[in-house]
Amino acid sequence: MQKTMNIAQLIHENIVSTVKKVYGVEVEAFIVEHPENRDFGDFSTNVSFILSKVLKQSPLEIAKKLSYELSEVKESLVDPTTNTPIFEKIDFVNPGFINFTISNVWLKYVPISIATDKKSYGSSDIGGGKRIALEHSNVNPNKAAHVGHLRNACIGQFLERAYENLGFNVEVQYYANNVGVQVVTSSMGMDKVKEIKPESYKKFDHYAWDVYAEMESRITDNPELQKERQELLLKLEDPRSEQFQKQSKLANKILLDQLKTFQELGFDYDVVIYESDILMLELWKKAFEMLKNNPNVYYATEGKSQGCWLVRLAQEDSTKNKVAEDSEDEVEEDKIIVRSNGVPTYTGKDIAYHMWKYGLLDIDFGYKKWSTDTQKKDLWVTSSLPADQNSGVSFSKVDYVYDVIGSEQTYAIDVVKRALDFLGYSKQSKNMKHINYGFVYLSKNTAKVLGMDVSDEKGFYAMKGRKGWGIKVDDLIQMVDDKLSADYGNFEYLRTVRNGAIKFQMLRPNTFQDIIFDLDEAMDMKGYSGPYVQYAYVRANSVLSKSGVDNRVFEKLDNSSLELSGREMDLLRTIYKFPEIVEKSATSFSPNILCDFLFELSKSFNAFYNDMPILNAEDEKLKNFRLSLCFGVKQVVENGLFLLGIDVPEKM
RNA sequence: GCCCCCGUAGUUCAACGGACAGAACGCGGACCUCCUAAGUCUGAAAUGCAGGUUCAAUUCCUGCCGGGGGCACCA
Repeated sequence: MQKTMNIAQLIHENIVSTVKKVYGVEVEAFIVEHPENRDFGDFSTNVSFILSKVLKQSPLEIAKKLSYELSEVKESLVDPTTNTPIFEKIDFVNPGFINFTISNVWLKYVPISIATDKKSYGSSDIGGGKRIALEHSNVNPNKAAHVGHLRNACIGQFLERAYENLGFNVEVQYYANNVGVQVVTSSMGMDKVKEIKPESYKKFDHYAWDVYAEMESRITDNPELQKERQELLLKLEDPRSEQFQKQSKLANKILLDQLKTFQELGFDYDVVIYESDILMLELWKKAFEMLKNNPNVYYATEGKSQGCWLVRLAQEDSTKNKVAEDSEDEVEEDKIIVRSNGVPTYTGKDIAYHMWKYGLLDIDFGYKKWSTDTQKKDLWVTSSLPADQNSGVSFSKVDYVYDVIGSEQTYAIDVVKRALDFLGYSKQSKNMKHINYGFVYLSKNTAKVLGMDVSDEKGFYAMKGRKGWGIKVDDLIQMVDDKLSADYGNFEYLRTVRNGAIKFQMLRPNTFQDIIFDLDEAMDMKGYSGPYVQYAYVRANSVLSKSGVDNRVFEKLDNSSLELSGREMDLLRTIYKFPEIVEKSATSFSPNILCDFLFELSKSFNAFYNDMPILNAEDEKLKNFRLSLCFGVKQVVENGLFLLGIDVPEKM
């Protein structure tokens, strides 16, 4: 694997040393970035503005001096792998930026290094094989997955691949709460809602979707049903109860249907973790032994939370059990982790669960291999067997924990992290990342399609599982398929293009941002979309195969004497950024950065493709160079889309 | 009552404190005797309001207005 040149870092280091040499001061907090306008070069820095305060000189003066000094050493700044000088020009400009222009020689080498590295172009080994437990999807096993879960899964898969690409070992966990209130409700519905029949649904989870919504609406204003549900819920604390068995079975059936949906979109998981197994293994019991001896966990002998165990969250100086002045609500600042009846709360169990992930409880699940035909990787599922009685796999004792969970759970996760801190596991707390993504709302038109009431003239509408409001992933898949075959016919690579369209759309916006999902937009294959990027790949691929040229020649082209057009230079100036983009989008948990890059690259390629003859280039040398550009685009798009969980079609 | 997130073209989204605020869809014009028109070129169109910090503010701070989420012996 070739280590890709980090030019920004090289610039950074040289500025630090030059500043020290010229002014005798250490400079830290400055930025090296790509200017938006290419007239200002490929990299620029604001170091002069930072220094002007310290040195009491004008930024322009400093920029002039520094750019002069840097130009002096310019020749010595060469790429070690290609032995080519990196910079063409280092100059300064009003009001005091220093701009760096990359040399054409170095740029012309880019397609060669892509041809050499191929699939590993853009990868690195900074992860050093450290293990990450990545939890995503996590659909409650009582209904079909909707587009909100889809966003979760897409972000999760991006992180899986992006961190694998950085050299981490990522284990994908699908947590399924099969003993929660939702499944109880569904279970009741199966018995009571007889007019909804499973035979009239193509999938059982779709049937469950409607049953759940109907049962919820019956329970809402019915105290008797509420009481019944409460009683069933209590029975679940005993794993030998009939309700426990019945419900596990139901959840299992629904979960298999959910996995079918995710499989259709190419999602893979390593292990399914059942809440029932967390109960059976008594993770909580072990965790509680550690927690209750901690000074920041206490038993309330009086007050509102009498008889409960709490984690201390309130600041020293604030009063406990604070009562809001203009409200009737009492707000407890500390968090209850054990109820007065001795049953742990969700937050309590979550603390235990995360301690298990880090291997802090000295206990592990048993694991069974599950229906491996739903995906590429082996799929395991927890079993209540003790760990020493099984096949030897383990998903505990990881180095990092990444949870893809909606932003509404930020508070609960912060409590878990605080608890880890209190127990002295501050490293584990720090290594636990909550990837909190925004809500998926439905646009007005889409809400209308579902028959939701849109008379209030709002711009967007929340999905509600309890009311049966939402776009099911299976339905979205069907609609996009229908649209594609109507417009382009029933072609062989339809599935790849459809998955590209759906996933790209989910990953395009900022992760933390709420998004408004619109069906018409989801079915739009033009512009900033997955198919646009895939199309660029297909075009490049098509030219390459028509050329009949063996790809291996691209590894040793001599491009040094070629005169290149603006289109070609633009393309080179985009494509070399791929490795830094990959790293940035991974470390900042931002798939949108990669989406944006791939779109820019595809646009640049399309412009080049339109203006420049490739197979009919003026001479053989130019033709081979242009083909190597096609190969570079093809490879980078393939590598980039892969990280987004998207495959490339050979034809479109 | 307290805490967190978000207000950018008609719409959906960009912009590590930087150099003329970028796209896409939609709307208005051009392009298929040439490697795939799911394409290319091109026009109009935006930072909620009021202050402050800074050489520089969509970005940071304060207040207001608007939207969402949270602060459960729910999960």
